[in-house]
Amino acid sequence: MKDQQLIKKRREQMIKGAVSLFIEKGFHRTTTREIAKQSGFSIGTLYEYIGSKEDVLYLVCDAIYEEVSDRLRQQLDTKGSGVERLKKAIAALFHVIDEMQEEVLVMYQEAKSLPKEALPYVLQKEMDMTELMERIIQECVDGGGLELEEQEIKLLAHNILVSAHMWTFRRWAIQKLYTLEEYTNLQIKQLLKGVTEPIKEV
Amino acid sequence: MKDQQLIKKRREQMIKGAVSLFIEKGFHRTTTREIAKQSGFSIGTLYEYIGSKEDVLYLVCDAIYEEVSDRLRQQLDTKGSGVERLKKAIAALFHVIDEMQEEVLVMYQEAKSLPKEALPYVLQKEMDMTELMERIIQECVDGGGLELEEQEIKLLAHNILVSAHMWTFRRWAIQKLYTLEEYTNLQIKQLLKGVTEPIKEV
Amino acid sequence: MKDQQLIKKRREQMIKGAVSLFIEKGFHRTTTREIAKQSGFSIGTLYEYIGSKEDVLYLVCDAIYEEVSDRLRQQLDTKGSGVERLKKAIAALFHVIDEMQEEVLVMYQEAKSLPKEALPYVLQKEMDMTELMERIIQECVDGGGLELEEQEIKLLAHNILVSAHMWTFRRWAIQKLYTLEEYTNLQIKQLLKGVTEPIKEV
Amino acid sequence: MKDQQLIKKRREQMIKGAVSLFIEKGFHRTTTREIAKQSGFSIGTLYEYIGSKEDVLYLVCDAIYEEVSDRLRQQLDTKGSGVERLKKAIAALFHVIDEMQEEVLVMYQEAKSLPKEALPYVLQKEMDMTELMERIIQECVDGGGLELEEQEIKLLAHNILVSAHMWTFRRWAIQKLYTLEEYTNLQIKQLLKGVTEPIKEV
DNA sequence: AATGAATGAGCATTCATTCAT
DNA sequence: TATGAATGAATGCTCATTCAT
Repeated sequence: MKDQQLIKKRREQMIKGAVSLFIEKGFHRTTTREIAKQSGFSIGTLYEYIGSKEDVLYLVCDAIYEEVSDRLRQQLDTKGSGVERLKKAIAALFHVIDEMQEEVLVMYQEAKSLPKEALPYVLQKEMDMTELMERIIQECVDGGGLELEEQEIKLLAHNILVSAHMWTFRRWAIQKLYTLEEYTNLQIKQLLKGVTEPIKEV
Repeated sequence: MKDQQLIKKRREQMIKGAVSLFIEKGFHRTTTREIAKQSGFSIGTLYEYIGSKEDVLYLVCDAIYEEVSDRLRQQLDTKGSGVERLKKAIAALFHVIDEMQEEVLVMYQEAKSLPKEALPYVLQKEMDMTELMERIIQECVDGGGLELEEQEIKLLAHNILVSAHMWTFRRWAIQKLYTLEEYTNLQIKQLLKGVTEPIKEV
Repeated sequence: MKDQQLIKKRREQMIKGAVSLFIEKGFHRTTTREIAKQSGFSIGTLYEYIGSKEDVLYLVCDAIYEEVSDRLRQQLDTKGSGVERLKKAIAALFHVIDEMQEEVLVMYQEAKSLPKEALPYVLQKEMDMTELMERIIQECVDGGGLELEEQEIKLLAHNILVSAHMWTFRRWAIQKLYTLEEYTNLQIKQLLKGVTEPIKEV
Repeated sequence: MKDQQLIKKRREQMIKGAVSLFIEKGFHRTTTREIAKQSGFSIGTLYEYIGSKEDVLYLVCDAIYEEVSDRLRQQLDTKGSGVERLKKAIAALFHVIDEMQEEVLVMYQEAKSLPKEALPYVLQKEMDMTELMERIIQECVDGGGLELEEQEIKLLAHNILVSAHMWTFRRWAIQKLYTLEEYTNLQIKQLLKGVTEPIKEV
């Protein structure tokens, strides 16, 4: 069909333009015309690459997840092991989410407007990240560094993810109380209570 | 007097109608006509009691907070004390949030559309609830049941609130893994690690 | 619901405005804004009284049929009888169609754009008129004025209707050849061949 | 030469593609993109061979007339003579129109959308066919097989054409009542009343 | 000669808000 | 106080047409 390279390029332009607008004014208050303009092409061209406005939201959510995942994987210390590795993973996650605060917020607030068929895909990405964390926890348990039951492992994974997200969606309160480093140390302490001391380097 | 009562009555009708619609289709996809109809009066009358559609959202958010607070206070065991009281408070909070899942979700998802001036009011309500929890924790600390620094107390309060909310906004994953009772026990164990055993009665 | 009187009035305005536009430029080239303007109200008001642009077409077709029927019935000589009555009916039909040329043309050309569900209704109106003519023919046959089989009666009715319509849809040729009176006499002679002489008064 | 052949080939592709689409969804609801695709080339190429979408309609109408004419001429028995020949001509016309029902309908319904300059050309084709029939009638009159005045000859020609067309545009009623053969015999009887008996072979 | 990406005017439809009754 | 008809700006989306390659 169409030149795959061009499609990719246009979608990247579109996502970039749309993210900035969604951050600024939300999905519903952003018009397709604005998205087109911000992306650097006409409304007609926009619709050559999407079927409906909601598709833009899906592309945006997908791209944000992809970037969070990429950055996280990049930071993930594969060499470390045990609880120390888990702590570093948590810190890395917090770090990435901090860097992408605005984008993460957009997803939290607009995911509900996703086309019905698209929501499961996006939730699956969230599950993937949760499971990534779960595996790291599992290794700690297997290695004897943590003592947790199956149920508790899953919950801990969810709690870690949510701890990261709340740094953004409760930032009106939390970011006034702590620096990211303080927050990271405190949450690690709380999450892994009784297991270790705060890590120094983040 | 008469007027004030009428205003109150109309607003109650409006909130009741709007909540059900917002739960069903979200704020943006609900029209003022629908709100009026669901409330049992005309669009003209609706605008006698609000200035703009966003005002309805504010009234709704406010009402939801009020109800969560009321129900929570009702359940809060004022007689208990120490860590046991804290656990009961957490369980009560989880219970109330569970009962009002849909409403809490609406707030999470639509608060961003609140009129600029109204957001601080709503955030203040959230702070009030967090501080309510904070005070209970503080009492535990004062009573020696918990050993936490100032910073940690505040964070724990936030974590408790978020743990309650995530029961709704991550329900697509969490409610498949646990019953409310299991979830409550596991979270209490996690939040108050090293301090206590699971409570029996929820 | 809404004031029935007002609905009727608005629809009449709308039909009047739309007919003139459809005659001038056809259904597809007429915009809803133009219809609203020509009707004397705003686009918003237009949509208070219809669900979609196609609904206007249905209302228009329905109204045209109604007027053709009304006028025809008015002219139909109920006193006459036999073949003489049939001739007068044909002449009356031709007369009415001549008066409403433009409207009839609109229907011929735009009926295909009717909403799927509406077409049968409109076709039924055409059948009603055909059957009206059929009954008059049947009376001639019953009275011995005409000798036709069942099959031929129905066909004659259709032929009469089509002869009337072709005065409009072939007017580029036919109205250059004949006056309406000439055309009427010739067609009556052709349709009822071997039965009678041309009528004088039309 | 080469060019002319290519142009011809492309136009044939285009007409073939467009006719099928116009039959399916009408002129206005068919897009130029669809025409290009169905024709087997790109939208850019389409516009190498036409100046506007309306031109496609003209080419289509022209081609349909050409085919109807061709087929009719092919079937026209040049050997016969007098009224018998006329009857065969009518039957042949009905037969051809029956074979090309969909195409004829397209012309009836879309001719009004023809570019202003093109309409006379198409109407001339219709006149040509009418005159073809007129000449055959004239021969009958000259040969003494029919007794008609000048005015009546022309009208009969028009009536014959319209009788053929109504087989398509009133098919929702007529094709439920008669087979093509029945219809042909009945119409011939009606059109040439008092002159002959129904023909046997169609 | 062929392509198809780009364009943007144009369209049907919606909906928050007003105001005469 | 209550009503609901009227408004029109705004929006998502389409599609005939162009033109650089």
